[in-house]
Amino acid sequence: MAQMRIKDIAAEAGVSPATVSRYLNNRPGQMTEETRARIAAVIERTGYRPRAAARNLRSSRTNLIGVILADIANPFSSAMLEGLSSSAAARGCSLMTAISGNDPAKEAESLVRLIDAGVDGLVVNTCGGNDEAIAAAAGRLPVVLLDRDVVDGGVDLVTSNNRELVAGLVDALAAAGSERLCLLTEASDDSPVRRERAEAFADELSRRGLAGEVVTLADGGATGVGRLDETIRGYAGKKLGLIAVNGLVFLRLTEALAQLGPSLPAGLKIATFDDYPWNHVLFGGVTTAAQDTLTIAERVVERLSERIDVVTTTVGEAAKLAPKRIEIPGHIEHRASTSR
Amino acid sequence: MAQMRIKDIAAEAGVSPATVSRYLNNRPGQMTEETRARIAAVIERTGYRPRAAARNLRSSRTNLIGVILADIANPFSSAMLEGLSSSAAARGCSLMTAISGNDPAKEAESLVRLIDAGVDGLVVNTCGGNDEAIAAAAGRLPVVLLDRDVVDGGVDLVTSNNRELVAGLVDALAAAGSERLCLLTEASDDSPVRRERAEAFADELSRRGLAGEVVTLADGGATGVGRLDETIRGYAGKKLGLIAVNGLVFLRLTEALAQLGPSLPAGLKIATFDDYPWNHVLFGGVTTAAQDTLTIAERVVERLSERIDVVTTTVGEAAKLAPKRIEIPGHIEHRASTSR
DNA sequence: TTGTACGCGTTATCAG
DNA sequence: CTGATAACGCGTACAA
Repeated sequence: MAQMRIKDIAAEAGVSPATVSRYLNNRPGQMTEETRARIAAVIERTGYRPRAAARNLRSSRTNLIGVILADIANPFSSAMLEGLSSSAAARGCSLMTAISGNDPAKEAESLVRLIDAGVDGLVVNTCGGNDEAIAAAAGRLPVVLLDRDVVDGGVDLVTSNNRELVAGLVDALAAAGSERLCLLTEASDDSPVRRERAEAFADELSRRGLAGEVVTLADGGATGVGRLDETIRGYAGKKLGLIAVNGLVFLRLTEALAQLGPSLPAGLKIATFDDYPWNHVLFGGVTTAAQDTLTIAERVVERLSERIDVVTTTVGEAAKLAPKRIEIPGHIEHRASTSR
Repeated sequence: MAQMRIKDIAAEAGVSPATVSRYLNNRPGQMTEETRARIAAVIERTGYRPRAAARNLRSSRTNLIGVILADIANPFSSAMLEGLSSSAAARGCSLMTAISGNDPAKEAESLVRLIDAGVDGLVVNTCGGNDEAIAAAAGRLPVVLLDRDVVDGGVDLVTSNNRELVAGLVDALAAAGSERLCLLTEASDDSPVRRERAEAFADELSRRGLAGEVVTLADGGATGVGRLDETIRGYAGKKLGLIAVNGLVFLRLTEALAQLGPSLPAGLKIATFDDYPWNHVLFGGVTTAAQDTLTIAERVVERLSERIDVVTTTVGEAAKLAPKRIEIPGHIEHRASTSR
């Protein structure tokens, strides 16, 4: 027999297909231990596997979770993917992934492709520019936003406690003696995350009466490095503290500083977001605001599952879950770059 | 109407479901431009989307490609995923991904889960330990191995030209004046890739009559670093050249060297595999053997598509494609670490 | 060129 | 506790 069907198993076990189906889904209406054993034996012996397409058609449930990632080159995203993958697998779900590469058009295309493929729910780490489409999608199936919000609101979001993390980095720099603080950002990055961190930074400065500013690097390496260099020189001798708003900016900062010499200019302190593997190597260790990617991933899948269960269980439009914002606390890794 | 079916579209357009189906799959037997337009209009107006589960059931084709990745933390893997994602999307396919995290048990589990989910084919970047299972899978559906081979052979493999890349790095070090060469590897990494690079390294040495050896770092940071330190000291003053067999080893090397000082000890030259973003920053730039991840990804999907088409088209056991080994040339990025 | 009718493999309903 | 039967939505011979 080329491909076993549930009917064949039933025949071999001397029961009806319905019973085998009940066995496969361990449904209420306990069956005799004897029938159960007979069915189990036949399935074991034949290596039968139910056809997913048929189940999907009948149950309109696929156990597939769609994931759209903005930038997989960012270690935050890859860590997230690993976390999502294992959390989903633990629930018997598989991941359908799409990488937008920060291209809104690709993101939009992925959105429809994944939905068309029949995913039960969607995890979106948006690159922006598709807020309406995402909100619309959230109206049709469970959607949980990852790290980056959409303007509309109304969609679940799981993110880090960015404000506290900013405060933690400011603390570290202040404790290391920095008198003047800069938050380094990139012009091309206008994500809500960057904005939130920038706002929190400004708040922290005014709350403590510290001097400082947000420095936006122009795009394209050279200009950015020049701008940075200028900033550092401008503050020379003033006990400057620098915070890179994300790992990419930190890398550009490192490049710029490398031109000034292998170690940090006297009195310059540094801290950054995103715990990249090289953070504990460069400059003898860089103080870092690390996000708890594993917990974030777990909560994302958990929340999505809740929504999926509601959709599956509920008949009409009853019991709509209210949109929820979930903040997962990260922590500060104190390293040599902010030691006194 | 809650959910449109092909029958509803047909009714609205005043044609039969079969015609709409033909339209959706642009099948032979061209239809009148007029009917085509009428159907298109109705679909456009209603926003109808065919149900994937039903098509899958009928056609036993899902347009899904399963991807199993050993280590997503490795930038090689994330770059690969992005490449696979876009190559697949270009062919109208989606990716079902699983991350094994170098755990053979998880890899085995992913294998069955993805196959059960009905993927048309499988891309496997194996962590080892499942050679039989993978070979068995390759007998049941199209499988293309990514970067890492299985012992059995008999399965398609797409990889880099590791031997030439090793030769290129040896060239670079020799040209920089290194008289004695070490290839740094990790004990825990016993992948075919590492072995291939180690063999090529030995061959290159003997071919050129150069002195050198393969140094295996013990696992666990401290011991490894100690061993490394020892090696470097042992060769002190002998114009040593170091090749890190992959990005992780290079990072550990960097740590060890950081303890000796911020710049390279006099006469020490370095080169590494894997073009991580920090490679052009550390030590003023590290000469790197970079793999062409985009091309690799494209060829993987292309090859997999070939196999899928054969399976779909062919009736019996005819026209089995012979297993193929595809090597994609990478290139050497010459940087400051191997300058004279 | 178009329509009719059947079956893909599974699950839900209902009766026994 | 178990079995018969009817869908789920679509593709495709075959007939017209």
